[in-house]
Amino acid sequence: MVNYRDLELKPNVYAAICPSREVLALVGEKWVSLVIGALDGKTMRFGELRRICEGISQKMLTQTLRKLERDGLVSRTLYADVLPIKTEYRLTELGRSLLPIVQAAKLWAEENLHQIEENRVLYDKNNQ
Amino acid sequence: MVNYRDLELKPNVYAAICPSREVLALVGEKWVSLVIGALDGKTMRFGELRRICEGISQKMLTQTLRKLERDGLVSRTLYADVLPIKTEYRLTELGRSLLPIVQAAKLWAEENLHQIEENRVLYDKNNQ
DNA sequence: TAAACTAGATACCTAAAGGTAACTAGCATG
DNA sequence: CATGCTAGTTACCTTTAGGTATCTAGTTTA
Repeated sequence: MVNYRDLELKPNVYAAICPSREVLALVGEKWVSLVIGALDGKTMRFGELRRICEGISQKMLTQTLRKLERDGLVSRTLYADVLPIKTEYRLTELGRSLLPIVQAAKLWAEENLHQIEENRVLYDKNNQ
Repeated sequence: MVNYRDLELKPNVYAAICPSREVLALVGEKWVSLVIGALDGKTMRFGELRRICEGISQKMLTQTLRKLERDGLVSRTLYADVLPIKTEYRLTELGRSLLPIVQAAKLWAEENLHQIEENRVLYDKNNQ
């Protein structure tokens, strides 16, 4: 397995082979921003996250959480001794460092949605 | 066509039916951040953008630019009188308002790539 | 005893994102 | 006369993201 670091190149999203592009794409995955935003400042259980992210399926929540755990953005603690079994998810330091970006993107989307919808109507009218 | 505005609801990315989710996903589309970042502070021609975004195909660049134009993030000026024909792309005010987020995400990806790669190796080692 | 909670795994399928390659069309360069 | 630049369009194909539905397994509640 070749690590990008071994090439001793500075990561650059514009470079065709740079894996930082994939990291950039992470933010845009359907449920990633919502899950990270939901974990802002608090630990959450699987079921809580599921209720908050309206429309997410069990499969996608598990998949999203595993991916974030693998990347080190989220940590998972399993309480198997206490029954019923309980898992707690929280942001790691790395995960928290992504919070400002996720929250800014979320806010931008909410604030500019109407303008964008109007732009689309106008564009479609002018281009048949 | 029903506009989300007509429902008089506050946009909220956590709501199942809110189109702001789609706007949030925009940032994560493969070429969107790269194109917007490339247009930071300068107008660019089609060919220049193509050279800067390494690996982008003509089709994807056209598609990405049209989408951004439709949403009102990028404006396109066609100089048909001057030959060879020339098009110029620049950010609109709305497009510029997205710059801080795009740049922050790009920087975060570049800065944290190595850490994430290490986390993955560690995770995979501990989970077979 | 049956339903509903906890937290998943897994198989299957579809829709969409994205890539490749070929085509247009006019002009410039060697 | 051929190659290459400008800026695209279009058809076709593959990959992957995401969704649905069903299964496990144990506990709690009515």
